Amino acid sequence: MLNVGYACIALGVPGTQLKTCRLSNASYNTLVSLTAHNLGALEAMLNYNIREGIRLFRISSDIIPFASHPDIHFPWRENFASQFKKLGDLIRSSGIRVSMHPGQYTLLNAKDAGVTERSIVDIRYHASLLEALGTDKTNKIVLHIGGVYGDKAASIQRFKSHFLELNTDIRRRIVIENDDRHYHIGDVLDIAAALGIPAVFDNLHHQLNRCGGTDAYWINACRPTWDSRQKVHYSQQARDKKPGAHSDTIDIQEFMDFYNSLSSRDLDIMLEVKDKNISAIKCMLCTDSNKNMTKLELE
DNA sequence: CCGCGTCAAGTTCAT
DNA sequence: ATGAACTTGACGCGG
Repeated sequence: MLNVGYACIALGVPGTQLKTCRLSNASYNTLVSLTAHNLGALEAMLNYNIREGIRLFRISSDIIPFASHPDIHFPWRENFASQFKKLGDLIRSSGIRVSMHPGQYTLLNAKDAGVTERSIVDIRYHASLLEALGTDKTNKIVLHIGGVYGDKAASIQRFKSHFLELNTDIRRRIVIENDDRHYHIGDVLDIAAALGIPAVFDNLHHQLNRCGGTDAYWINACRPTWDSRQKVHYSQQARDKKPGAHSDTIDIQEFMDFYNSLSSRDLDIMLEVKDKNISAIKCMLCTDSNKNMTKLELE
């Protein structure tokens, strides 16, 4: 069965807007109130997903403001334990698969020990949030490999050794994705094989940072790395914008060409597109993934 | 109250 | 060597 999902925010749904603040205003009381608000917004997004039959969703890293900032120590997990339990029950009972994706400044393979340490703290925060929600290890954290630092082989080696320093519970959540500049899907698959972790194929990154082969070829190549339902990232180039810029909406013809090229439709497709849930629903309607079984599977 | 400059993070690339 | 870009909306200050 095909699942289509979207990332972090739901457009046009009341009560789902996340809030944040400037570091200079991040007092204890501000953090408590923003976190309470954001957990309510997350609940509204989950309920919306349930209403619409959306079973794949990326939780924003910004749910807990400055959660992994070195100067801020706010016991969010303890303070909101009952709220996390409620949200976790909602996720599990509805069968929504969630994920998280740390930002561009989280670099597990950094040369600087301080940068690496802060990145590990950030990865721990993401894992902790998924744990607080009581989700199992099929609910993943997506990482890129990171920087090159003038020596790709050494930087890949640093990624591997820093990864192996993480504890097992965190390692089992990590999946790695090709990026649009430095580490193409071939690199990522090699690293994934060496570490025994899943590889996420991103079609737009592959378009910008190629290593031969069609989307379908590489999706098939990534498939055996998964310990659970395979997931890919799908996006389209925004016309008239810089290479890599995500489109405002999904061009459905282009999406259907991609969909029809797949060898297997037993797949989770995370859309990265500006109109978020709108395009997710559009793609679901066009692929019958809003039903329990596709026509293909019924034949 | 509105408008717009600025924002926590690190690497890479352009100037 | 210095600074913008990345990606982005929203915060929040100044007028």
